[in-house]
Amino acid sequence: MTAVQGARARARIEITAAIKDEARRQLAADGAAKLSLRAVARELGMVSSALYRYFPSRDDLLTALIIDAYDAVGAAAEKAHATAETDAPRAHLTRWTAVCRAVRAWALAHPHEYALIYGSPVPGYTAPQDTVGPASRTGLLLVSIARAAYRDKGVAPPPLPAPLTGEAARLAAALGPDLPPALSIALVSAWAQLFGLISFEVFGQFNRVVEDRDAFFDSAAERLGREVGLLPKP
Amino acid sequence: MTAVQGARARARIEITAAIKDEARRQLAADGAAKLSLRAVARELGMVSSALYRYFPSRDDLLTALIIDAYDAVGAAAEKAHATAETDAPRAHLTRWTAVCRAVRAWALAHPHEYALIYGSPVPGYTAPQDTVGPASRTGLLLVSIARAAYRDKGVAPPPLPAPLTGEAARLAAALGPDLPPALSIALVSAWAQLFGLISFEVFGQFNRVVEDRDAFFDSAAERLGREVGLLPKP
DNA sequence: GTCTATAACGAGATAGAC
DNA sequence: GTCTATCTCGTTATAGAC
Repeated sequence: MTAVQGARARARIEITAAIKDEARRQLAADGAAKLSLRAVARELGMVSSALYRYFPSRDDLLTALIIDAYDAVGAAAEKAHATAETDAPRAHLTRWTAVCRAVRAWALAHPHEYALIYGSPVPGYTAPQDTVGPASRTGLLLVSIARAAYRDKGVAPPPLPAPLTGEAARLAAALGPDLPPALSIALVSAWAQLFGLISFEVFGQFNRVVEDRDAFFDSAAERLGREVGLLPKP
Repeated sequence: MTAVQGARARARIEITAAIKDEARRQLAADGAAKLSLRAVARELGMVSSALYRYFPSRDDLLTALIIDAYDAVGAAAEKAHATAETDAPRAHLTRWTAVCRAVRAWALAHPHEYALIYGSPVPGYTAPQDTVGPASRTGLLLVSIARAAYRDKGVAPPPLPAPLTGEAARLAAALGPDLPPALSIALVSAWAQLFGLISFEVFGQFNRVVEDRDAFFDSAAERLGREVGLLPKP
């Protein structure tokens, strides 16, 4: 009996995955705006109404894709972090740039999925609560790098403008106990700016402007890393 | 006869404007995804197919709105630049932050139009040639501020990483003859990062993260301005 | 109970005839 | 400019199959 239920559950999982895979393919082909339940069903040899057993609506399917996309960038970033070289005094900066590059590489390889999570909110846009966990994965990884660097060799955090003292304290408390307030502000700022660089490239704003984009990005990412104090001041 | 043609042309211009106005209203209300030709036509008391005399397709209407949006940010930025206080020695930095604030204010006031131009490319994403002029307006304004600052008091441009020398020379030539190569790179980088900050705020990535967003942005914008050398090194 | 198929409703984009 | 026709879409109700 449990075997039967297990089989059913397995089938359900497989079909759910197949739907998401096909949806992802259409996403890559035509973008989120043109993602159509009917087309997905057609390609899978089902009838459109059957999909509603798996996703209550088109927006729910999109939400699932959003969560998967956040997890995919997060996984790419974490893998880069884990396999980065760790030799001597630039170790933290090396890890930082490795993560930045991984995020950018993923974004360029999956532009439509990237647009789904870091572009304009697509549907009627009510980001469900389920997305906040996966969404913060990459950001928290960047935080952990900075925290490790700070623990290792108390680098001097950047100066903190007076109006931000309260905000900095709140942020630092939320991001981790052993994080200097000024650093927390710098981190969030670097985080947003990093994705600004990637978004401009993925969304075509650099067309006819920046040509050697690898070098441009690497240099910018490293500068961001320096700004959050990943290198000891000489 | 020319009078008749003139009248026709005038009517055409007026109706085109009316269509765009109504489309903009719907855009502001519901976002680009829900912009519907039929609803626009209904509101204007026409029949939907009549719109095709003015815009060959829904995407063409969107393209027109995109161009208008670029022009609107550009105008807001230029106005802020023109009316910013110019009292010594922080004049250039003051102008820079004024422009940044104006762009952010416009974005927060018109989130859906902002999403149209700085979010995910909506249709099949082939940015028509018509958009590149208006699109560069804001960027060129930032360039002009940096150029003025550099002319005034040859500030030291930031260090230029070796792999970027070629790119920097090309960029500087494109952006203006009297611009140090290293500065051109810093400018493009600051430009992308500025919009990264704004996009994260407009698209909700700062929800439950940054609270005092005015102070956060002002401080970040000023730091960006410093990075492109708008203050003489003390 | 859980899935799938049929059929239908309402809304939309677009093309062509008038 | 309008009217009409065609096609696609999201979604739901309903009825039958495992």
